[in-house]
Formats: sequence, C-alpha cells, structure tokens
Amino acid sequence: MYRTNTCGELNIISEGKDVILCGWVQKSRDLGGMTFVDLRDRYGITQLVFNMETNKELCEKARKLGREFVVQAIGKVRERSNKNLRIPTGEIEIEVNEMNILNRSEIPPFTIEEETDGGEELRMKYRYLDLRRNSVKNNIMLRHKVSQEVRKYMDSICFVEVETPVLIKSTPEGARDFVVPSRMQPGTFYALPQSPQTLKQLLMVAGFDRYFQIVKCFRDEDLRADRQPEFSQIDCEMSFVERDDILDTFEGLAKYLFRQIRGIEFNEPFQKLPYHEAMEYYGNDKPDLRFGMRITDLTGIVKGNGFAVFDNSEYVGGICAEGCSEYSRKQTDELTEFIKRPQIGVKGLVFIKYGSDGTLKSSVDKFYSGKELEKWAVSMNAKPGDLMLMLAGDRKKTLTALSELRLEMGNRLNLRKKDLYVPLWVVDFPLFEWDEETKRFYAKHHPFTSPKPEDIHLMEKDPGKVRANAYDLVINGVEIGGGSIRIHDATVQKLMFKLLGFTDEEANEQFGFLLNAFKYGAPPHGGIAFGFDRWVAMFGGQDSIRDFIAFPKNNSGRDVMLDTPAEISNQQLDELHLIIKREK
RNA sequence: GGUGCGGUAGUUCAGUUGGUUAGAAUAUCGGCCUGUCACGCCGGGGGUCGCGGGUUCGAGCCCCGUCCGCACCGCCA
Repeated sequence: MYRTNTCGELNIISEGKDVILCGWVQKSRDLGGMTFVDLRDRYGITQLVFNMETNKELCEKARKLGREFVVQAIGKVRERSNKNLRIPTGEIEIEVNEMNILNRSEIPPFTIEEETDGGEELRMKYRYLDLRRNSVKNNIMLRHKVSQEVRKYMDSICFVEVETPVLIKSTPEGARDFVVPSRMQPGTFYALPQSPQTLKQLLMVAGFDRYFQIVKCFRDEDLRADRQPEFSQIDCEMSFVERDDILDTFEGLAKYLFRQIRGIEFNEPFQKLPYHEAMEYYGNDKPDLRFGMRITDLTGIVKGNGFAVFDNSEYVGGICAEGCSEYSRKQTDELTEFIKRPQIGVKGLVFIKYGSDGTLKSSVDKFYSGKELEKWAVSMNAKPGDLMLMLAGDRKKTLTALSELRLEMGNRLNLRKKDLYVPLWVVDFPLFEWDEETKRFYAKHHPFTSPKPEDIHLMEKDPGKVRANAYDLVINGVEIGGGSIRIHDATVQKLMFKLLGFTDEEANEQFGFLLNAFKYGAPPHGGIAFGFDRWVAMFGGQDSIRDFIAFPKNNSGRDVMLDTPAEISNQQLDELHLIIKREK
C-alpha cells in the first residue's frame, strides 16, 4: 500500500494513529538537531518531523531531500508543541520512522507556491509544475465543480447530453475554420466546429426536444486574454419554445450556478435590455450595469454657438462622473490621452466641472455661456461636485469611445466591484449587419436566426431594420452566452439565404443537409450557448480565462509546452496529398 | 495587419547624462543551529544584458532591423 491518508485530512483527532503519506516536498527547514519537511499533495500540506536524537540516519536522509522530491513517509500522528493555526493540518505533524524516496526532482525553474516568482511564459512551458500550485489547481477544481453542477441541473430538467462530431464541414460565414485534411479523399478537408450549431438543430428535428453538451469549439482567430482558439461552450437547444421559455430556463441555470458556486441568490428576474437602448445609453452591446453613468445624447442642444467641433458633428454625447469636479489638470489630461489612444482614436475631450459651490466651468467657456452649460448639466442629471465629459463625432465611433470612457471612469471610481454581479439579457439584436467593404449584409448572429415575427414584413424592404429573435446573457460587461429562436420555416430560411447573397445552389451545397432535414417536420426550436471558460473565470474572479484551462495556448496560438504547431514529416504530407507553399 | 509596454543571474527585477569590476531579492551550493512553518546566521558559485547591424574613443543605456512575450485595436456569424 502506498498511502493510508492524504496530506490534507489529518488533524488532532487522528493523534497517535499510524499513517503512510505520499507527496511532494514543498519545503524543508533544517534546524540542525531536527528537520521539518512540508509534504504536499492535491489535498493539502502535512508537516513531517525528523529528529537527530531519535533517528540520526533518517534525519540525515531527510536533510538531503530536494524540492519536489516524491516521498513516502511512514510514521505516527503527533500533536505539535508549536501549532500553526493558518493551515488545517497545523495542529499535528508526522513523526517519521521510515521514509522512501519514490522519485527525485531537478530544481524547478520557478517556486511552486501560492504567489510564484515565475513569469507567464515560463509557467506555460512547465505547466505541469504550475498546476501543482494552489491557485491554478483551485481554478481547475472550480471548473470541475461548475461542469458537474451544470450537468446536475440540466439533467434535472430533462436535458439530454449528446456528443456531436468534431470532424465536420467548413462553412463560409463566421469565424475562420480550423481544417483537417482527409487522407482517404485527396484534396478535401474536414473543419472543426466553431460551434455544433447545425448539429444541435438536427437533434431537434430528430425529436430530442432538450439537448445540451459541454463541448470544445474551435475558431482560427487572433487570441485575447478571454479568447482561446479552442474553448468550451455549454451548448443548449430546446423544441416547442418561444424566446421567454428559453430565457426563463437558462436564467434558472444561471441562478442555480450562482447559488451553488458562489452562494449568491438572485431574487429578482434578470433585466431585459433591448439592443438599441444598450447602444444608446451605454455605447455597447454588453454593458457593465454594476454602475450607472449612462450616456446622454446632447446633439440637439449644443449646436449653433460657433464651436465648430460640435456644430459639425453627427453626434455629441456625454457622461457624468459623480464627485469628480475637483479633478486636476493632470487627471483631465490623462482622460484626454486615454480617449486619444489609437485604440479609441477620438480627437478631443470636452469637460465641464460642476463645482460644489454651484459654478460651472468648462473647457469650451469661449463658446458657451453659463446658461448653456446649465442646460447640459440638467440633461446629464449632473449635481454640484460632478464632472461632465463630452465627446463628439461620427455617431457610432463616438458612442464606442464614450463606452470606453465610461468603463475607465468606472474603474477609476472603483464602481466595478469584484464581488457584485449584475446579469442582464440584451434582446432584440438586429438580424443583419451591413459590411461596407463587401457591400452586403451579414447575419449578426448566424444565418439560422429567426427575425421577430412582427418584423418579417421588413425583410425585403429594409433588412437593416429587422430585429432578430436573439439574446445575449451579459454579466458585469462580459458576454457570457448568446442564442436565438431559429428559423424552422423553409420559406423564411430561403429568404434569409437570398438576403445574405447565397444562390439556391450555394445554399444547398453548404447547408443542404439542414434544409433537407427541415423538409421532414422540423419543430419550432431555439437555444443558447454559454462561454464555459469565461463563466468559470468569472466565478473565479478573474478576467483571463487562461488559468482556468489546464493547458492553454499563448497569445500567438502556440502551446509552448508541447511546442506546437509544428511541421510534419514529408511522409505525412505525402499521405495527405499536401505540398507546403514556401513564402519568399 | 496595427498600437503600446517589455526581454539584464535559475527566477523576479533595479541599473543615473553613454564612462572603471553590471547590482538587489529570491532560488541554489557549503558551514553552523533542537520547535521551525517566509526559520535564522556566516560564506560561495552563478551574466553571450533576446539576436543582428550602426553611431561613438567608449553602448545594458542612443539609432535601424529582427525575433519572442503580454495587453489592446482590427478580427472573433
């Protein structure tokens, strides 16, 4: 037998017990006459004690243990004379009679402790060592717990977990596909799913009624802290439902998870915010509602005073930062720099300080009287002591910039509290998005999203105005999930493809399997998919999903531990009928 | 594709206006130490300053190029 107990479970009640423990040497403290060794496994740390007086030979052996050696210790549980109340096993230690070194270890390249000294790149290269650290290990454990709770809840409301294939077909719209060459059929390729979208719809045609899957998805696009090329979704689909049936069902899941994982209760229904309001008031389709600071449209009341910037702008908008009227020149300069950064790219910032004595002072006093400024203050609901910030320009760009500025002010004023969660449904997204470059409409969600029934008549006349029966779950400014009611009517689907510029042949070639299936009794259906990694990271209180994935890729899509992507042999290329085109 | 920041000891970092032998902490090695738990004390070893080129009497520091990492924009139906 290797062990009788783990390193996390022994306490004062086990005093006197004979035990065998196995684990890694976290640290040893050699005091000369005696040596203490912290033995670590997944469950915790237990102190081993060796004494020169009672067992000289064994104690000398213990002195030679290096960090991360794998050790089996046989001994007795003893009460400590000096207790360490900071760890669960701190009241006891193991008086070791026999010790076996199960394996040695080289000196690890970084310290394996809660707060490591290792940089990110090094941690990724030695990820198996990084995963020994409590903080990363606990993230992976949290992920496990969330997936178990998702399955428990979904099973309890009759959802069936069905696995869908990973080698599927490339589709033209959406993200870039990862592809896999076929050996048996030269010159052809599988694609890895960006999501099992069409397959889950086929499961609805098959009559499964309620489907879910925690599933890997793949998108060959550039990475971010919250975006990996392979990631996991909680993918769901239901039959015979309307939008609110889906929102209710998955609001239930969200509330259940918050309760089980974080002990947080949501007693009120989640707010539903139409897309156009999200854009108008927050400049963003995934607003962080942990704080207010809504955007006010001032276009109508600022023009005609000779201030060319405002007079010539399509849109002028502002936000009001509470209690910031005393901002220094340095602080307002910082904000100006912030919005001038190329990522935001607005030319300038107009600010109005509403002094606590009621005076109004602005950076455009040359053009506007106090009376004018007062009018703005009323529009923005500003009070004495507040700072108003205004941007002007092209409507879309300015709203985006105001959104960034709002978030920046939220950060500065510490309004984005870590332990506060404000979920909402963003609803009524536009069905189409116009692309200037290719001069055509694209599906904002995907081509199987149904229009709102009352907007169908607009489809041919004014596609840009059609609202989709689509929704996103947004929590604290993070898009956690999104979905839609699907088209199950062949005529509407045909019209959809036509508006997206597909000929009948193209539609058939790419989605024939789905269109065919819809000929055999497709039920009304809809669904949603949640970004599993993001949700887990949110429960773990972090923005980056990387440390919630056991073996993630780096910023440029590399796995630095496996050292991949990598070249393959000429023989492999031959078998796949591929030739590498060498650039330059 | 673009913007910003970074790359100096095993590791995390400092390094002044361009000027003598490139430092600190930690890790590591050796010695001492019987109640430590960030143990303590003494001592030692450890550097292609990412790479290539340039300016200069002289470059870790300035310039050009390049590679790598992180964050962001584009992109992500």
